[in-house]
Amino acid sequence: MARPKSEDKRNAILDAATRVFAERGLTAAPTSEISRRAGVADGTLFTYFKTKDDLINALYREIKLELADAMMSEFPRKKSVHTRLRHVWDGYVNWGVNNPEQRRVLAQLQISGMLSKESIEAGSAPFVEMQSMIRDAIERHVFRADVPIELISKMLGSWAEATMDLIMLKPAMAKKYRDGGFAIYWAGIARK
Amino acid sequence: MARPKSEDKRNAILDAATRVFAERGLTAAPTSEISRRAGVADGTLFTYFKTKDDLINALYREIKLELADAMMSEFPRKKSVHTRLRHVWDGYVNWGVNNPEQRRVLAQLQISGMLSKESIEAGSAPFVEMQSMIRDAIERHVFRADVPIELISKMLGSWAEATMDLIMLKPAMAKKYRDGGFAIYWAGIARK
DNA sequence: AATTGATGAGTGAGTAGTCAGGATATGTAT
DNA sequence: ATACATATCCTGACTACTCACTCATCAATT
Repeated sequence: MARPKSEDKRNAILDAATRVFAERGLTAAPTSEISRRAGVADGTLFTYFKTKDDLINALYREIKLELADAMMSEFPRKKSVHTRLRHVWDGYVNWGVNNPEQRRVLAQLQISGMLSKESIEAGSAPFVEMQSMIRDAIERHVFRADVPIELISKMLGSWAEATMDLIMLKPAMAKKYRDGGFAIYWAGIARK
Repeated sequence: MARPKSEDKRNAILDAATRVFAERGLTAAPTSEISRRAGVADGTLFTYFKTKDDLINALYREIKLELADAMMSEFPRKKSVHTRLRHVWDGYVNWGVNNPEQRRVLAQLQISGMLSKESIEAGSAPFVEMQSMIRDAIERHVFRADVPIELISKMLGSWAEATMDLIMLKPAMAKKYRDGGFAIYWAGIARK
């Protein structure tokens, strides 16, 4: 290895890509603007990512990792299902509200159809613990009997997204929405 | 007026646009492919829609109108809130499952940032009756007291979307998911 | 006859990716 | 320490290509 690639440059490119993608959309964002904002030459972008598609896939994994960290760090393994779900909920909602650009880009990435199977798989890997917690809770009959398992986790995600939308519209109501949102969710899925 | 524009051609273009956008995404879809699939010349597309942006905004309104029709036709005005919400829920979920391309395009449109204020306003106009039903239900204390009003309709949308995703994955479970999804929704918002 | 629609080759703007030449970090030898 | 050799990085002008949109010409409708 004669000259190593710079981790700083790689991060600068991913960072600039996040901002430019958030502003202009995935396909409308020129790689030249990304490299300019990252402070590197046009060509340099392509030594770190072979194609724009590669960059997009790498960014997806990166953001998913950060999100997983926000949701699963200090996860209260020993507490009740209610407490654990609430932890995940708060982590997700707070991450989205505090990182609107990354959230926006993630939403674009997920429906872009530009992600490889490998990226999608790698992106969901950090969330296995959450999945197993939900399975565990089901076995212990914490949830309503008439509700398909898949709905439980799917709805947590979609509902948290909706809650974030509302918080972005009225930031002053953040706490009310976050608490109210989870209360509805829990009332919907929990066995009475 | 020497020669009128053809409603058929307009519809053919919107139809082709739906298919091409669903396959390739909003920005990656060339207008030339849309016109080709619609069976008209490249230039003709631009006599019906001044710009690609115009086409996109028109398509948004069109799809929203169809969706509103699916949700609000035969709306049971006189029945209980539970029945009325269930009607809307079923209309939405069934529309999405039966029109996956339109649903996919609608999702892309909504986060594209390419919609004008006017289009967004026009798109929500057909749903006023639903809004007023919800306001009415709130006044009659059908819902839990600690739930912010905005969450009620927002949640219907986001949970129905989650339900549709699952139905697309396992069509055989459609009924179970549709019923289960609504059960969660109702349990979440209704006063006990 | 007059007006507007339909056509598709053409135009100009913009883009992802390349590459030759210069710069720089690393390993090795002295 | 210093110098050298070498592999890799960095740069930005350049290329080949794509796309939204135009317009001269022809066709259809009133």
